[in-house]
Amino acid sequence: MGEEVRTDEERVTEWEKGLPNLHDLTPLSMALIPPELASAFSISPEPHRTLFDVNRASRNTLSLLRSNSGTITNQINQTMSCEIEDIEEDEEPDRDGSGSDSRKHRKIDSVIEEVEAEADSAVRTTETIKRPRLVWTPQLHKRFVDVVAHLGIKNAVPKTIMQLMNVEGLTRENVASHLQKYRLYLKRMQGLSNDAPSSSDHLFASTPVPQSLHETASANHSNSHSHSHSHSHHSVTIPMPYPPPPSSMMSMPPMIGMGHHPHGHMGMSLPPPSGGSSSYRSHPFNMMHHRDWPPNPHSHSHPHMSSNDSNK
DNA sequence: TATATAATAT
DNA sequence: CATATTATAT
Repeated sequence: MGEEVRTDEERVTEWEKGLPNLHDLTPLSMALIPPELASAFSISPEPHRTLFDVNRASRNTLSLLRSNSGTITNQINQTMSCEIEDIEEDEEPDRDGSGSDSRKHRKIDSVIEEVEAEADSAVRTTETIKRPRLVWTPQLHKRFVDVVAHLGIKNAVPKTIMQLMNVEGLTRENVASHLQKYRLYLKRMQGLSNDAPSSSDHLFASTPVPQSLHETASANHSNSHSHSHSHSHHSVTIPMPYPPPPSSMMSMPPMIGMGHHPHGHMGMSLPPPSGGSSSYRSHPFNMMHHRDWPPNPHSHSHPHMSSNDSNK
């Protein structure tokens, strides 16, 4: 029957419409717990969030910028707008907001300068940034396995896998490393005929291994009927199990996960074990700890982006 | 401290 | 690209 096939572009547009406006957003400086409520429950009042915190936020924002090569200036303006908005809302809570406009502007100017400065440094190095350790979440691994399965062992090489996975920010090195581990895992599994849940392999154990990988796999799974047409050009026209997502942050696309520890452990809450050395946290099953790391520029730019091209 | 896993070197 | 080694996180 006549079904409306909504394109990604339409969906993105619709999604954008639902986005809250700047004025609708809760200012960064606003305390999550009202003062009255806090005092009623004897909760220590949050430290004043002022310029300093805002500046930190700016730095975080810059993290996004550093992975985006090109029109940085535009992004800067957006960033500045946001930060300024927050600042104005912030406006020294203690002081009655009478007068002192000049000072406020001075602060804003300061922030702007800092943002610009760091942005400049970011644009300078662009790709030479050291990214945090990649965390292979079960979903990411799932995608990996899926792609490898579709390629077959023979064609499953890091570069191709990376391309087909189509995960932003994922590098060939990442895939290569993981592939190495995965192959070793498969080898172990086959060698021991029966499953031997070793203490390791938590991730792999959680993801079923397609039989396609067990022995000799030929070419790809003839996704769309192999043509007899001589394909002199090496342009693969189809094997893309994972189409480029419209960049919906809440959607399923397994975004890349990075471990984030700004600072080491402060405080010594040593786990230990009296007698046991197994202080492993629960399985690395993924909770919704999605940080906004993947260089996912605002979907503002028309979704005519190829897919993943900036890095590598 | 040991173990697991990702990064890097060969 | 595959494998070995090193680095880092839990």
